[in-house]
Amino acid sequence: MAGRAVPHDANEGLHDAPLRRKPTINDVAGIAGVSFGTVSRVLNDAPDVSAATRQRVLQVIKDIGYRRNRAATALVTSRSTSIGILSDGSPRFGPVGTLMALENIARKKGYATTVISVEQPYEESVQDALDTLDDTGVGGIIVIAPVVDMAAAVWNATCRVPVEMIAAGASSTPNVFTYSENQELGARLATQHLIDLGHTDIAHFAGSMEWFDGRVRKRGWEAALRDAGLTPGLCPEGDWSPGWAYETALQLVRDQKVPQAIFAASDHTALGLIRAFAEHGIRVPEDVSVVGFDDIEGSDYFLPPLTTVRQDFTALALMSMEVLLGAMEGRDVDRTPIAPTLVVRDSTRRANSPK
Amino acid sequence: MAGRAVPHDANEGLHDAPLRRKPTINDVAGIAGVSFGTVSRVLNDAPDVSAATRQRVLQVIKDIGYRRNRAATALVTSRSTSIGILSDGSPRFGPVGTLMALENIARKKGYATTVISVEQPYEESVQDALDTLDDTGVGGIIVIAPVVDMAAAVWNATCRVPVEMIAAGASSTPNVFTYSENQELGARLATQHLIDLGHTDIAHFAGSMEWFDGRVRKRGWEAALRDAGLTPGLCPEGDWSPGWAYETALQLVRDQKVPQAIFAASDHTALGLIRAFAEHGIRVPEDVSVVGFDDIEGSDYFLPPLTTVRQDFTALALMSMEVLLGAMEGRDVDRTPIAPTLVVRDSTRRANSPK
DNA sequence: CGTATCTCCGTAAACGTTTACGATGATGTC
DNA sequence: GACATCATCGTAAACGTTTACGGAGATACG
Repeated sequence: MAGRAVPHDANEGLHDAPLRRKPTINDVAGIAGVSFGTVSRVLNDAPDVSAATRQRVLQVIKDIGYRRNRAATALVTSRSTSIGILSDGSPRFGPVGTLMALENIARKKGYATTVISVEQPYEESVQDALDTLDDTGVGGIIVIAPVVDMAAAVWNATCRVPVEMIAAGASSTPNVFTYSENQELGARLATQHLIDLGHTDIAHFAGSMEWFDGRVRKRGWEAALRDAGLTPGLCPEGDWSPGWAYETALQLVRDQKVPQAIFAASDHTALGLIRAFAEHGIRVPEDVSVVGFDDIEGSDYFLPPLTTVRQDFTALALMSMEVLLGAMEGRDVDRTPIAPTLVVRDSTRRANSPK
Repeated sequence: MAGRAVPHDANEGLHDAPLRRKPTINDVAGIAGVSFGTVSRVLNDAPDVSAATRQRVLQVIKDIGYRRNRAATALVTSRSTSIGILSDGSPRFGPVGTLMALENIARKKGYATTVISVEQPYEESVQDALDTLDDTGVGGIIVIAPVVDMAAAVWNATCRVPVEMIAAGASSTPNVFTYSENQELGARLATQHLIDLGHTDIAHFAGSMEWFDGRVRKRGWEAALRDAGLTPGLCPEGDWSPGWAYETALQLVRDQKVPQAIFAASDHTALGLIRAFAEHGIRVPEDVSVVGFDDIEGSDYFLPPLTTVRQDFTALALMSMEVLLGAMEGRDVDRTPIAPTLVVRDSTRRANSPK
């Protein structure tokens, strides 16, 4: 515990104004020839300070490069300018996409973000992470909860500051707001597209049922089929991985049960199953139409370019930040979910239309 | 400035111990029947406190759910338990991978991370972000600088706390340490693999020259070729996108200049060029061998499964965290870069070996 | 000219810790 | 039995802010 001991000196040889010790409000006051109270007032845009004095103080602040000490401010005001993000550690497309978007939005709104990721078992780690986040003085927390176990842990947790959860298709509870993209709609869009193309035997390569995304996408597929008076086809449940899809598709061709059309729960899933088909001369889209979900980078250059559904993470992040800020400030905001869009490419085609 | 006004009460109806106001060190002291000084001592594992007292205090802390106020601690010690991460906003594979890994490692080491991302123009935004990070009380900063403009901004910036940059192939300066994966080695590995397969006409679909990664991968390719006595083949420079690679490859087949083998600067690049070839009946690997870079999820299920080079982001994160912590504590640490590995799959094969 | 009002500014206390120092009682030593 | 030593604990000051309050001039009004 030797304290901070930067080799030599962190400021050595820099070209800018030397700032060995961080200047304080008192330094500013001294130079400007006013009391620290006055400086505090100009810092907080408070009234009761003459224009001339304000100018002078501002100038000094700029000159000596003064910056407010956030710890001190946080200590006395117990309010903060940062928001916490809790995520699972998974590097999967959805979570990472929202994470990045969230950070971007927060920054644009003047909030810093501190992110913590948790891993199994969630029961302890989630509460712990929430507390840690609270400690750092965040004003609110957004948790990205793709898997239902994690969401459950959040529901059971306790937190002083407002918590908002991004979990597709989960519902809000008194203490945690929920927000999400309307992925069920996305799934319906995908399935409807297949139906519109004249397919009747439409299978679903589902994602993990431990994920909200897996659940609602499957639900959307079923609903669309039901609404169209069709009976759901095969629905193997996997883990999002191309490997699983590959093996499963292989089994299908062995069993001669390859469907007319497949709605894959993710682009990665689609990738795996397309390869399995390709290896056995089953062509996409000539022999089977497939649509994915996610629109990952490169999916437009798959063989064939993939029809898929795209989520708008930026909009999602924007909205959920709005919701959280609303909760933090006690106002109510609109909470209609974001709608994903279908992007049609070459992996789907009309049923029974010989080339 | 209405202060925090959570609707109703954030703690309402929760099952856990009610914690309307956060308990302080004084509350603990009161209940335990000691002075706050003693509590502080047990908090910091200081000596001069009897085992019995320590036990009692610990118990009270657990009972009332006391947690140290970080702002207060930071204020008085001016040392912190969080590290800042500065990243560009790009959602590309490399940056995101390191970001996630960094967060994981930091958490395991007991540090919170606050991340800020910047965008063009870097000159101002970088200094600004560095300052903001400093304000939040981070003990050190790791910047993920994939593009050289951003790195330049960091070099020109000023910061009180130690700054470390993750930038492939860039060198350290007095005020900013640099660390990275040895991507040049990765590129050599890829190229050497092609050479070992008997190819002599080896092209490189380069990444962006505005990225360190693009530069060093190209450099590695050239170096490997030179060392083998071969002359470098074509080297179009792109932007990492499948789209660019697709168009460029198309041009190559039109010009009848398709090389024997291609080292693509990224898997996404490989994806685009493979599609262009596929559309014109040029088979991979039969007609042309291609190796990628990144080992993105799904690259093992491309058509064909892609030979590529994998970076170890976890190791990278671990090492760079080690370096930063070292700088923060004034000790010196080993700084040999991480070595990527080649993973051979089906997109490469021996030259001139008719099927 | 006295007093009330207003503008501007200074001052003290508080936020929740850590750290240095001093106080107390018990224990040991001669 | 006196004194030094030690273990244990309490106390005060400090960290850099914000906030509430009070005071000094200046201006207005009767």
